[in-house]
Amino acid sequence: MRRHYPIEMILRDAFTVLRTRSLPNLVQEQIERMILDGTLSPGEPLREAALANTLGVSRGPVREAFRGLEEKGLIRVEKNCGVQVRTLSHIEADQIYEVRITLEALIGRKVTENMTRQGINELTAILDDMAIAAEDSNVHPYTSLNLAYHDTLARLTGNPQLHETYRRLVSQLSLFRRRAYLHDMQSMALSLREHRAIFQAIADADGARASELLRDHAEDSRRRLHDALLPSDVPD
Amino acid sequence: MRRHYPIEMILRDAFTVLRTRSLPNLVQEQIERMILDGTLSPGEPLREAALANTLGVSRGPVREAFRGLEEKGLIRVEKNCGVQVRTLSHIEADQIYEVRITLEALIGRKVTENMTRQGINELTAILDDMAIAAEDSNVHPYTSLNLAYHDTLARLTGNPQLHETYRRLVSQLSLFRRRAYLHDMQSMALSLREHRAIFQAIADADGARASELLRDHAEDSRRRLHDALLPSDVPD
DNA sequence: TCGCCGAATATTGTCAACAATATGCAATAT
DNA sequence: ATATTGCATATTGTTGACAATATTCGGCGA
Repeated sequence: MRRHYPIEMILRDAFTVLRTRSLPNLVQEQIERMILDGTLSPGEPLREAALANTLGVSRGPVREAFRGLEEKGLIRVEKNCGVQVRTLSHIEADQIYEVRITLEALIGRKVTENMTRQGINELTAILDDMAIAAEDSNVHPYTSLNLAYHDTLARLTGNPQLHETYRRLVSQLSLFRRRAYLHDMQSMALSLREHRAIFQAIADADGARASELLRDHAEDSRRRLHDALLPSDVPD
Repeated sequence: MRRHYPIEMILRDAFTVLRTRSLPNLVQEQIERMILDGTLSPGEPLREAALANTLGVSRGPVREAFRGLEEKGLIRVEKNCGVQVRTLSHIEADQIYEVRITLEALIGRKVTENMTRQGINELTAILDDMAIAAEDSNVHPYTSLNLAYHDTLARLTGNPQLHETYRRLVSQLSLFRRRAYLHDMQSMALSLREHRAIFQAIADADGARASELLRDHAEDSRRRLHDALLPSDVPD
């Protein structure tokens, strides 16, 4: 993907990395990635020394990273007993959805108010990729693009606080062991249609409709959470 | 305020403290308190060594506390340049208000659905204290009670995620140097009436009205933020 | 055989020393 | 006189060692 960049830009990047990225920061991001992509499963214990060895750093930075992740709600720290990847009960997941649904409605309104040409292009690109993934029934890429689409919407509201609040909730939701909701081509096609409808409402500057569609979309997700859970009442 | 408690309860408390509170935790809470009550002002630099000395601990726990506070959005950490209490621009404060207003509406609806006898009592007690503070024109106690009232509403929704999300935003808002909004007896009296109206709607199980009143109440705050800011355009 | 106690081990909590980087100040050169 | 360079100091970044606590496992007694 990366094309040739002028040397100054590369240097500026390297400079920025050295300037802002400290060991605790990198460690935190790395652990967060491993949690969100499932390398580390909810409930799994995290040992300071082991992680420090794996990442080639001392325990200090790892401990600092833990504090950040705890505040982010991604891990659970119990004094003298170690830390685990946080497990999310279906009740907690449902409670998060309740907040998320409200935020989606706000996002729909604000992103429409704030939409730019650049934003339209970004969303179009994501939708195109989603179409390809849906066509090929590639579940994992589709799921990633789905997350990217909604995250992009939150960002394009132009309200970083809203974006951050939204991200926080979504990242915690990923702790809930997700039975593959979108597993067949039909559900992906349906999902794609919904995302296109949302895009259309935004492009038409119809904030009320975008808001409504996004809220409904999130409510569907919440309903799928219930449906996937209630029948199979055996956890694990 | 504290009354006599049975010895078992005290012991259990002490046990709980030792069990769950680690040094980094206590340090973080202490610094957070100092930030929220204004002992540490926005923009003020925080020196690891100095804080460690003051609190009688080593720099390690202080650094860990910093990570947590950074994730909470209360401080700003710049590599090799130290950490400051975060400053909130009026733009950021406004953006936070936008999210908060939406959450207040949700809180109004949920707290009404979820209200209990115990909750009614808690709110009544706070309102009574507010009335006394307003009567005496005691600004500081009134402000605290105001915060407590809204925080209690968020808690009584029975949705900890909603409560936590709300708290996060409110605590960041306290970073915005607050020109004393409620300075005279009239505005306190008005505020008290609004809080009583919200309570009444909840007690009447009128969720829609509680939601509307809370949203309006937050929108008023946001408007006061603008009004207090635009005339005096000179920052500091 | 089952349950309890205690030592050994592993893991986390805390600290102080060392390294790297930034800041402030003084001296020098233009 | 001003700007720049180099040094001294202060502050943060990282590490490894030591202390405290939990967990595990083997032995002992009922």
